[in-house]
Amino acid sequence: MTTEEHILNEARDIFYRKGLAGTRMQEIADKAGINKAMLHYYFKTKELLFNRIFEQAFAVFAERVAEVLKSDVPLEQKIVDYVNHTVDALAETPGIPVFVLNELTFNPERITDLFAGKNKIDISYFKDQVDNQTHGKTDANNLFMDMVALCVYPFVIAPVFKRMLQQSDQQYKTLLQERKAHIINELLKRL
Amino acid sequence: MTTEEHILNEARDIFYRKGLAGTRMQEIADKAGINKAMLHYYFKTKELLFNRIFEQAFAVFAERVAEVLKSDVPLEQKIVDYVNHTVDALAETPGIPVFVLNELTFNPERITDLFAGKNKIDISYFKDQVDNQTHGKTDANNLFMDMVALCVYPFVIAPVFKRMLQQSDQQYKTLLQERKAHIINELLKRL
DNA sequence: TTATTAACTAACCAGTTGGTTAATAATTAA
DNA sequence: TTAATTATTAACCAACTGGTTAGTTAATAA
Repeated sequence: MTTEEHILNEARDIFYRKGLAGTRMQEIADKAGINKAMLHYYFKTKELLFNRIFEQAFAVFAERVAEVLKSDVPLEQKIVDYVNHTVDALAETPGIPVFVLNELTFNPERITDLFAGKNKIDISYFKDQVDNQTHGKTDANNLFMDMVALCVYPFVIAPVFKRMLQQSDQQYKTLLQERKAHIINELLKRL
Repeated sequence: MTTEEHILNEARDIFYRKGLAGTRMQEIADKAGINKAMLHYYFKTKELLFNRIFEQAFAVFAERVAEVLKSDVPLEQKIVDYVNHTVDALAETPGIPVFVLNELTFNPERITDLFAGKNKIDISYFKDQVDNQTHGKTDANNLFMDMVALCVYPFVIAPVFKRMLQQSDQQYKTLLQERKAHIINELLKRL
């Protein structure tokens, strides 16, 4: 692993937990076991280092969503794939959603860039697919929003749900895995 | 309006948009049109001022949820009330969810305090109610999580959904209002 | 009126923070 | 081998930040 990758890994961990403003360059340097000057040597500024981390994190979401909206598989399969892939991905790095949401809130101008050019994502193809298949019975916007909400929110609010549902870390993890089938079941009912 | 309330209002606006670490005491003072020393005169430290704002914000969620879990009305009515009240409350102050999620992520120890003593929230009564009424057909944990997720997440991710669904601010607002009926409809189907 | 308390301000301060610099070590190319 | 480039460090710095202080004005109580 190169020094650059090593820095990125430590920086990611800290940025995920403390955000841009709450993170200290010195802390990243310490965790990475290097001199603070090295951070600037490799990444110029704090913001540029943060951008690298953020873009990686955002891609996790964007890729899944883009796939659902564009790919040519049957609707049922799309939903099954989205739920399974998204929940599995978030189970690996549960800190991602809040990190991304946070940055988009603190720095809303970023959204314009994220959805520019080739990353332009729109729902129209998915919408047509839903309309054709359900003959207008199911609203595509709500189906899409529900699908994402049901998958992502339990990760976002994990500490609170864990408490309210009185689940240990391990129990909650299991619960989220079993939830995949529940979400798929509920969504497919509507088609 | 007292100076204290005035400070709280300006501080809330800035904390919601920038978080604890990203907010400067000087900026709050400027927006409130007072001297920075006044902030410390009224609230002692930045953290104490932040706590006041946070506790207010968290109460918005906690109250709705506590009501659902404890109150003695029929299940159907509970769900209708929760969805309507929650969406209406968030429509007024859409910045709240990310603000709260953020702080809970950056400062997880806080959760212990929030659910201590009289604020202790547990789902067991709600669970019994669901079990009795559906004879085990519907899982109470998932019903509860779905209910919250479907209401709150569209506010949390608003800027992204707005882009992907190609909705103006006004259109998205309307969409969220109309969504209330959709959410209620989907949830009641399961009972 | 006057003494006391509350509200408010300008100037200041010590600690922190992102970032720089000048010098050195390690690697690579000639 | 040697010249040149890359990687790394210790020390430093200017700007910023939360918080304080000493003093002033406004309101309240005696």
